[in-house]
Amino acid sequence: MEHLKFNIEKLRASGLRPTRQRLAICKILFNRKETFHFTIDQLKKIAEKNIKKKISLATLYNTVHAFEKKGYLKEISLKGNKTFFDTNTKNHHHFYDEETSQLADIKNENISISNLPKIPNGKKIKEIEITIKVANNNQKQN
Amino acid sequence: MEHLKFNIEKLRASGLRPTRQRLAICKILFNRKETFHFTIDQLKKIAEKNIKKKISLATLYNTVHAFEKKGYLKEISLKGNKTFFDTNTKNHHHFYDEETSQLADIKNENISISNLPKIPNGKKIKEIEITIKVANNNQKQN
DNA sequence: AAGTTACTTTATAATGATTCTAAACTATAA
DNA sequence: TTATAGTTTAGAATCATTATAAAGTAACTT
Ligand SMILES: [Mn+2]
Ligand SMILES: [Mn+2]
Ligand SMILES: [Zn+2]
Ligand SMILES: [Zn+2]
Repeated sequence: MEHLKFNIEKLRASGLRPTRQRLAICKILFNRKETFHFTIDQLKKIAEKNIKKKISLATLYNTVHAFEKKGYLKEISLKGNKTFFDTNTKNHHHFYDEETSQLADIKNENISISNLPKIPNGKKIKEIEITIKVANNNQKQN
Repeated sequence: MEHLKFNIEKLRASGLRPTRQRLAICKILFNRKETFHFTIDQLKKIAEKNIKKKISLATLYNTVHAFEKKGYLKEISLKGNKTFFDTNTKNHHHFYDEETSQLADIKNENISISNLPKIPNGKKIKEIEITIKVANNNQKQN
């Protein structure tokens, strides 16, 4: 478990105590090769499957928000009732399949916007988000 | 009130009875020059100010969703607890000021994306949404 | 016009996600 | 080891939204 030490350090470095719960959540969220997009509900299901001792729902919320505040997670803008989080905290863009509620990062670093409009007076750009909504190709065309 | 006849016809044409409540909501939403972006809560406050007889919260939800289904309103993707609606139902893009929760349409029709990534296999694009998050220029830089 | 019916509105209850609370627990420093 | 601040937890509270079902109304039929 080389990951374990890393996660403990990561937590310590940000002033968060490396508790059993937080380490278990770190393992779910950060010990993977691909970006992970999730809702609290999905995280809860994964935690239930993979962790012997139950983590309370309040702790899942607390921890995810603590990680968000420390910059390890990012909240994603999507319509719908549930909040999505993203382990990729860089400014990036998404494919979103509304049928399956699956998010995927757009890998292409070259994607950009042409003919960017002028920003309203007195305002400055904080972030630009592009969401490409996709559907199955073999769908009835409506 | 030339608008009134128009709204009555609009409702009739879509199989919705032109009730007092619906006409009052139409007036708030559609009888303006600019695109209108709103939450149910904001609509409720406007209705309370402008309409003598109270419209129930349930009717606001019912009506907004009926209008959405008929294609007169569009739901907007934003993070946060509340759902935003938009009287501009065309595919278009937004400025979003998170400090004030204000949405504004990007007027520029020429805005476009360059180096569009390839779509995942078996999927097709349904819609592309660009959100430019803005903040006040004179803000502490964090 | 009166009767009929389907549609609509409404108050209120139910739901579901999220946040709050305050007591029990625990990591860490003294 | 003790003290302390940080953490976890169950459960309550909150807030947006949706469901329910009874009363009201628009529009059609006679
Ligand atoms: Mn948050
Ligand atoms: Mn809707
Ligand atoms: Zn992402
Ligand atoms: Zn708009």
